[in-house]
Amino acid sequence: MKKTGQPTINDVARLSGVSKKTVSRVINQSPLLNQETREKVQAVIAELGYIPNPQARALALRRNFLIALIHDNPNAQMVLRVQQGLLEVLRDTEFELLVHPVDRGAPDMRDEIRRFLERQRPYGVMLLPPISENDALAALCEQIGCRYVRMGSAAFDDPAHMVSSNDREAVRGAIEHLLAAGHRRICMIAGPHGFRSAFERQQGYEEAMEAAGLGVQRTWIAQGDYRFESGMRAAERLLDLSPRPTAIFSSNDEMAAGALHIARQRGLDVPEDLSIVGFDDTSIASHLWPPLTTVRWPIATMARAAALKLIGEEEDDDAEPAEPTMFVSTLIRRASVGKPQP
Amino acid sequence: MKKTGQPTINDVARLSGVSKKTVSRVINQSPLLNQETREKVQAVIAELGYIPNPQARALALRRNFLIALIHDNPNAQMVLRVQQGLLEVLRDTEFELLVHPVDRGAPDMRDEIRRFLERQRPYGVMLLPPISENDALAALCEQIGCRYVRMGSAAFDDPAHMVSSNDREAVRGAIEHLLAAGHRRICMIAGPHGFRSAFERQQGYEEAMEAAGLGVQRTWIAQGDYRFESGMRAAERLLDLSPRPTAIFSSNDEMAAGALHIARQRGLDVPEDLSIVGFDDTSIASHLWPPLTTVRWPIATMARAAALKLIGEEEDDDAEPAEPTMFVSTLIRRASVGKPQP
DNA sequence: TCGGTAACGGAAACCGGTGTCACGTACAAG
DNA sequence: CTTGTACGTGACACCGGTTTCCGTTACCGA
Repeated sequence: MKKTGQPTINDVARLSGVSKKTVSRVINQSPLLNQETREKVQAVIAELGYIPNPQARALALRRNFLIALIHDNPNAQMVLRVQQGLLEVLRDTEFELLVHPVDRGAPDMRDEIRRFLERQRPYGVMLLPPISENDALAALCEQIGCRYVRMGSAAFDDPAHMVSSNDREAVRGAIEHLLAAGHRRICMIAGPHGFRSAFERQQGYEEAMEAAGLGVQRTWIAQGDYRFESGMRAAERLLDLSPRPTAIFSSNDEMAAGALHIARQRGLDVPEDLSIVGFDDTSIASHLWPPLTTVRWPIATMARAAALKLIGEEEDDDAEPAEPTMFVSTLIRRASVGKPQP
Repeated sequence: MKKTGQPTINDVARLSGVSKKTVSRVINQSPLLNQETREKVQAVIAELGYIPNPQARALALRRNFLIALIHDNPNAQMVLRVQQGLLEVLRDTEFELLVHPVDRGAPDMRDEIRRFLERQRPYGVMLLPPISENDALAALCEQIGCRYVRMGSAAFDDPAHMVSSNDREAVRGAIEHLLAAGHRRICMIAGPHGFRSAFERQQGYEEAMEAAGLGVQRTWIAQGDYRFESGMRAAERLLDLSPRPTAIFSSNDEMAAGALHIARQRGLDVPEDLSIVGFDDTSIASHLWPPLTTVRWPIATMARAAALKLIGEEEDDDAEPAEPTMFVSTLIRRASVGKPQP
């Protein structure tokens, strides 16, 4: 009259004729264990389909096996790729993924996150851009005592807590690609003020233009907010310039799509009359007509690296100073770049 | 030398001069409690910033506060909208969201899910299409003893466990829209075999065509796999027909984008030479040129309803038979539909 | 023979909450 | 003045693991 629910550790102990202590040793991979005993216990575990209760374990161990993904990201593609990357690593472990989207803009966002962290006390926290740029949040994790990793477009922090892509360099590469095709009047649609990624990408553009001896014209840079509509408005401004630009680099694909939209509205052929380069390589890039030349950053790879950092060895704190984890982005050449008209 | 970590229920009890049981009563809103005592304890809780440990609670209550989202969905937009919809409801509760993407196709998918469920024993499980169509998974949830809700394109189950959209009717509406514009040679790009949504949408198309007295031509239906490329291939086949179709309805937006791609490649103007209607209203629909007329189903609303079902009153099992939760989709008219050329 | 160590058992405490039940106390009914 | 009873509360066991602190047995080398 007892065996209604799940098997417990006591059942395993009884059936395998050892103490629950020993079962616990098997589960936790204790090294001082007779091989025979281990196998015997494991056989019983398998037979019973015993699975240790994670809550009880968490309580006793005073730690849990939860990784929290905190983000406020408008880009669904990116969030999902991150989730998949994380879970690729977590799948083989006993960790689980807790997602917690937040609302940047909400005035109580920080308190909301604090409540979440204090309640769940996840073992690790993954912060996605753009809120990963918020130093206060990182400090919060530190203070609560969770490991955390920030994903970003540059290493703006102790590298131990970062996985980053080198956006600046990637943009330089993209601009150089345009330059090599013969473009000179290259404009940029920049991202919103206050975003590190926007800043880095703009820096990359400016560096490349300076390096080519073209200088930076303020009027050649129009600002958007990473959304499609803002890309349209920015493109309208840039295409009103005279002489018209022959190429536009956009800080992300959505805005590039907006620019493409406007170009088409004005009867401009892409890439015949105007070349466009985006950034992110979300699915929209390959689905547009023409398919968009863009910069792909290895999101899933970065997420995997982040997961490993989060669940990795109980850092001896002062062990290696943790090599900076910087990932390289690659230019994906599709059909939206051509030679400028003479 | 004790107060290093979080405050516990014992701390609260000691400081407010009551037993921990009474504190527990305050937390759980027990009705039989002196108002004074309640306030006194609450004051201490607030002062200490005490937060009950969810793992300990879960252990004692023999239930947790986790909702699991299990999905194998290629559509990032949709997954993220579901996540947001769920969390809109869960945010005000003590529930948290666990995501668990799986790999349909992996032979051990079911075992993988079973392990996950047995380990975590989430309070509720949300199944997204397409795996929500898998009856074995629903049975698994039932057997494990988790509440579950399946999201789908038709009520193919006990309505208590479903939130669904009426795809068939929605497609009929879309086809009728094309008919009203004067189209007769309306082809369809169908979804992959074995998907309930694909089936329902095709049924809707066929019903509308029959009702219009046009009948159903097998050659007018090309099958895809819901991906962009397959939409391209399907469109190629359909546009090779002679006479050429004047309109194409696609089972989802991705494939519609593929069709648009091919139309453009062949120099066909949309909607001048060819009208296209999609399904889903993912962001790609509004970003294409021309913006795509498509069917929007209220994903976030459905997710909210699902969340409410999952965490709702401890169903008295035989209470109301749970009204079927069916949501209506709406046709979003953009610029990809015009009148057929004479 | 002795000491040391590896492999495991047993009892009890603990992690941080919740359920059960019994114990006051106040107040109305008999 | 009892007795009943509803309310407010606390003591204690319990959820399912882990840890601590011995203790036992077997085996091995000196």
